[in-house]
Amino acid sequence: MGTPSTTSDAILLSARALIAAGGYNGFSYADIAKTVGIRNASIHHHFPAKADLVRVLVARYRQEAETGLAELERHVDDPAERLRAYVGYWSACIADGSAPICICALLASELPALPETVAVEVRAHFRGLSAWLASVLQSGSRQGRLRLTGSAEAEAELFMATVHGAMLSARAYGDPGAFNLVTRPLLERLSS
Amino acid sequence: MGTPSTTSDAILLSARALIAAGGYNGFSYADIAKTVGIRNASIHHHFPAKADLVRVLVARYRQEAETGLAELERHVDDPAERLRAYVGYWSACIADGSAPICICALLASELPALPETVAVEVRAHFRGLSAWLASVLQSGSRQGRLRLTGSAEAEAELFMATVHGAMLSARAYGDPGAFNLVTRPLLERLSS
DNA sequence: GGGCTTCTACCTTCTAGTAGGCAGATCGTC
DNA sequence: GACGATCTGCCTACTAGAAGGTAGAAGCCC
Repeated sequence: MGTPSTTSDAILLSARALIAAGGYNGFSYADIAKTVGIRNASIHHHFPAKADLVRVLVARYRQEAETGLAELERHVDDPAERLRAYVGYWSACIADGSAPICICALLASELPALPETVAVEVRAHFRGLSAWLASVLQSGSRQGRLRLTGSAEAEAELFMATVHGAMLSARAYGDPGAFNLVTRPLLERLSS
Repeated sequence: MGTPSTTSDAILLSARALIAAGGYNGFSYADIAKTVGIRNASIHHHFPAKADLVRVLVARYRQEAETGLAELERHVDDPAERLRAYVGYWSACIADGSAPICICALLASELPALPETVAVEVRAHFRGLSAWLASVLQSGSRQGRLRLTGSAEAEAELFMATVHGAMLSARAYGDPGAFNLVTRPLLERLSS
């Protein structure tokens, strides 16, 4: 996520930061125009409507997440370590403020108010993340490196929900440490 | 939460439902006016600004929560049962759609975009709920009815975050059962 | 020239919020 | 008990500004 190479990228990057701050209805085309340094109308050339912009944004976000998790699987073997790496990634993002919350978790909270095309993408993220976590937990259990108490799928839902809740707590308390306070015992229970 | 007795109550009730659907920026005075059956300007008579309306709304929400938890303590003795009752309350609210999500959890997600007066109330809710959970966990641990792995405070944060995350998942999946899928093992781990 | 990209200029609708008035309830006061 | 005065709740009518979005021209690169 370095310097955007195209105007379209710059728009998406700006919108992502704005959504992370205040959700779908928390930003306007004017806000983006200001930060990107273009005119309001120019955004419509790249994204006809706001729903299009956010849909593409979330789709790209999902793709990045997928790529990141695949990358993580290539570099880390131990399933327990994979979970730690995933949580550690978010811990770092929250601590340095680069991504203070998962935008899909945020958008999920206001799901009934979202355009359907965006809602579809948000739901897909939840399903995708849950499936990845389940596969990691499953293989960890098979290898005897992770101790599950329920099915891998149920444990995955529990894990994902806890991480999302930890993001909310960190934001509510204004303290990145709150995220770790919640996720550390979550990881320890599975490992020990 | 029956029929509102005053217009002011009706406004607050309508606003609560609208916030639960789309957050702080997800509703307008016009939306409230439509459902309550009054004119836009009349709302300003009761609440000068939007921030005032939502601040009062959240303050009342917190008070109701406090009252509800106190009531729960009077009727239920066993700490484990208290936790089950708390989770069960939300499970029912989500299932029947009367309160599909905790509005403070929702507002926390868009905290940076909230008026400071509202943000203060939201933070207070997190602190209050966490403190209550910690006290229940503490007494449950003392009585040997709950098995804690960390401090009561840390377990309380974990518990609260998981419940909030479960609300997000239920909303994302459009399935109230997702809330139970996450919270059941959460309760079981503490009880067994 | 053709195709992008961005611009200016504009539109419509919605936003929170204001000003002032009007009907009815509640006053103390004579 | 009649009187005005004040208060309350809601109204109509309005404002300025912001919202998302459109039309069409200008600049620019191949």
